[in-house]
Amino acid sequence: MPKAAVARGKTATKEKTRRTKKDPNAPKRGLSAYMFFANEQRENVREENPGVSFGEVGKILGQRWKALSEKQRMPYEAKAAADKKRYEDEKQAYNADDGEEESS
DNA sequence: TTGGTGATTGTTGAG
DNA sequence: CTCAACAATCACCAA
Repeated sequence: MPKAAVARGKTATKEKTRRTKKDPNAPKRGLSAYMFFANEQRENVREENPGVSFGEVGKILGQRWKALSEKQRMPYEAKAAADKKRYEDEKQAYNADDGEEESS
């Protein structure tokens, strides 16, 4: 069981935020439920928390995120899953060798 | 087959 | 531009 990193991981992001790139096509996986949720809440949260700098909003968003009921996250998770599918396409083309190399 | 790793994603806000 | 908490993810590759 991956705990070390998965345990909570380095949410602190202290090492490096932008992972490097090693793949030629670098298929960027899909987004995450949080991303979709944040997209909507960010407005609402910031609306109820006027003047709250990212620091607050960030935490508020996070605490709200879980505050929702699993079903409430449904749309977000759904989007996350949908976006993931999108990534499947990239990775698919990524390993696809067809010979379609654009010009060159 | 299984494990764990890394890479990524988006918000705001600012120097 | 990049970072920073906040959260999820989960496909990828190897032995």
